[in-house]
Amino acid sequence: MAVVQNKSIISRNDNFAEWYTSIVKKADLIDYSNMKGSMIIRPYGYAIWENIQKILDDEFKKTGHENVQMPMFIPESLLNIEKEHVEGFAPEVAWVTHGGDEELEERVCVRPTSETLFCEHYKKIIKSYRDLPKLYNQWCTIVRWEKTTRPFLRSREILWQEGHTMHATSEEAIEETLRMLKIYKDFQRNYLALPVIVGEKTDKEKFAGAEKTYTLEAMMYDGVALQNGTSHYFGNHFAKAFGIQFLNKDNKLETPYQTSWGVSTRMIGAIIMTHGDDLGLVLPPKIAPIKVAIIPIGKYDENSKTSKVINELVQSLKEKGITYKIDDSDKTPGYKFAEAEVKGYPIRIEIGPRDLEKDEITLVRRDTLEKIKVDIKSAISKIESLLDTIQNDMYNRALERRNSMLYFAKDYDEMKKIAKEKPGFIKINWCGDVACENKIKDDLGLKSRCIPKDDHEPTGPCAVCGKDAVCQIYFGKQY
RNA sequence: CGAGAAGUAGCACAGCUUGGUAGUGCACCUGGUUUGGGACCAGGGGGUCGCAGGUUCGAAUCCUGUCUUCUCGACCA
Repeated sequence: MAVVQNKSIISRNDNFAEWYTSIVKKADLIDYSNMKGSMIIRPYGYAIWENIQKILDDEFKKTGHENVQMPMFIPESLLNIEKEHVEGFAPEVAWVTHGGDEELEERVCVRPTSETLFCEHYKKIIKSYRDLPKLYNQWCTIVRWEKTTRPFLRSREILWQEGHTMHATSEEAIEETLRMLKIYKDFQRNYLALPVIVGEKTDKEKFAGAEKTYTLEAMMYDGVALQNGTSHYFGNHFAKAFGIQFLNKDNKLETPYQTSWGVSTRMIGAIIMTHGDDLGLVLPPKIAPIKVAIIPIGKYDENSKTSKVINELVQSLKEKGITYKIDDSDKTPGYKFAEAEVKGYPIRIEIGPRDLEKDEITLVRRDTLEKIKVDIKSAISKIESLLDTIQNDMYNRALERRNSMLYFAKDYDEMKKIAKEKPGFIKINWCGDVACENKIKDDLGLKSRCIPKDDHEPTGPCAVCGKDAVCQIYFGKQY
């Protein structure tokens, strides 16, 4: 069939960045506000976020977490308590200096993240080993004064979720860090159809104040990395700085161990940049607010066969819990098809006289644009299985493309050559020295992505300096 | 934050050089004809030209500042 390119969307192969921003607008996910870096999330975009929230919130609750809401302001003295933390965030903190016309005695920042707030609270409520663990999460917005902003990927006001937990032992805290990392990974794999490389950040790239930072690194269609979530193990750095202590069973004072973990609406950006195409958005069925678009063709009224078939179909969709939308506007079919494609509805159903003569309807996959004629009676079961097929196929295609842009470089010459010629991630053996990491950044503009959790044993000397390597590590460009 | 570009109706743009009644297409509203890849006819509604100053009898147009957006860099747990 002839694929008509959407007239108003620039091709993703011509200019990926512009393609992205146009999709975000054309699919009506966001609108810009008058405030740089603060986007208005429109109903369709917010519906995707609500689906993400529902699924993750369930997972959090299942694993024993409770939701809380912390203040959005942090007094400067509170932010300053943990030294590494404040130094890491200082350049991008927004300060409130006035209340009305009066200058504040102490300025307060708008939370860039809430570790300090949670610590201050935990200090008050943790007294005994019986108070542990404390497993809190909050859904909120945070503010980071970014210079370059892009919808969903890098905004000044960020809609996210941050979990903060306290544990009696480091083992428990590490276990928690990895548990949440796995929940994120499975969620992105199973719902967002995103393959991610899970691993540990280097000292240079880890969270300010963390002992270990684990990350989920996704690769976008253009080979550029997107850090799609993090889970941190803090040891007891913060707890010590804040003086959080509890009495153990032996009546001895101990300092608890802490974690934090978060994902944001950036994941929506990842969905767009992984699955989208020149016709618009392509949403994985499991996260799509509307899974099926029903498009009647030709004139019809209440008593027509078209109406009857639509009513029956809608009844079945409701029973199966499959969300749908009927486009019964008086636009032409071509317009409706294009609209459904921009919005990325996983399946489009065309119902017109030609099909109905044969007691058929037409299903169109958004991901492949394949048209499938199906008998009306078996339509609902076909739709169900097709949604699963689309979900799986989208993951597999993304995985295949991602894998095709993973490289291994045994030495620096090879690394330079790949970096220059091919987008994607480059894996090397690394000695663990930040000097080599910095050299790669300066020479090639690549930052370390992560030391992968699996398959990180060194296979040769450091690709940069030639000394003994301690691990394998990925490098790549990032959004 | 640096270099470049842009901002005029919901969207895409013209008008600016050479100052003098605010335009076009799509979208929207009404009526009708249509309907398997972005329909057609007729009628209609909608804009303090991003914002603020300045020059001028008069500014969308010239000047200054500022905000927002885009692209590329720098920065970025």
